[in-house]
Amino acid sequence: MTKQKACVLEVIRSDKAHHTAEEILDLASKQLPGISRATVYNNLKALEREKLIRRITAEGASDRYDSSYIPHGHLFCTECGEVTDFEIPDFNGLLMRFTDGRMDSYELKVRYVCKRCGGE
Amino acid sequence: MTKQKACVLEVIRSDKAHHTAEEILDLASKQLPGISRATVYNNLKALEREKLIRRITAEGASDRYDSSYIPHGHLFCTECGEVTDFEIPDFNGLLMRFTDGRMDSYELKVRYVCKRCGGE
DNA sequence: TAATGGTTTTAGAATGAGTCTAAAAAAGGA
DNA sequence: TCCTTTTTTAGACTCATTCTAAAACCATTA
Repeated sequence: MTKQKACVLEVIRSDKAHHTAEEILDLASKQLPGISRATVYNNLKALEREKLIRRITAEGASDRYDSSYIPHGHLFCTECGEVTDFEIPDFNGLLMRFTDGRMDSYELKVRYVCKRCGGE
Repeated sequence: MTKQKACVLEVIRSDKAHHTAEEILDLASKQLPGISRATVYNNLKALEREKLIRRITAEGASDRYDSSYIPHGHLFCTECGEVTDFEIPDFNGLLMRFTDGRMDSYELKVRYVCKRCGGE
């Protein structure tokens, strides 16, 4: 693994935020000044292909990247764009019942207004 | 409702395919030659805001538009590619509990192997 | 019928996330 | 070392979508 690729992976793993490619470029630049935008994009694609990270596509916004490949729900704040993980207890089991045990994986996106934006 | 807007809505409702904006422009142009791209986009936004249609974001592809605004799950067979609608009883209520009633909508995609492909 | 003001449409320019290109650099082997 | 493959890089490019500003449209009142 090249140092650029390791750096991109480390940035994604180093906090639980779901960063955009641009944010990852900024953060990676602090450790490897001069790392190029194309390299970040190349490595994000490669890491996704290797199932080390997961890409999250959101409506009308840049893609974000998740350090966990294990499926779980994502809450998208429609005001500030923040993405938060959430877990529905035994959701896997629930979906397995709907698919007679033949589920492979799932993707659950919930659009909402987060506490901060909701004025609470 | 202007004739352009009505036309865009009619195109979306006239078949159950999930068209892209570009396809909608092409189809609308047959009824209203000269309708502009900006008008199609403007009206797609307006119709979505009015909850008459729903935008669907797919990874690495143009957005598509659904004539049904009501959220529901989609089962994607990884073998044959067939897509089936499904409904989890009171899923809305479940998600509302997770978002303190601030949910706007959800998108649930489940990858699985359908009965036919599963050899049952 | 004309003037008014608000809304919608239009063509084309602008934006911006992401991709591509081709050359340079780095890595890996024999 | 020399040769080949992979990765990186800067910047050009693409393409879906948005923006802009002028023109067209529409309803209402005079």
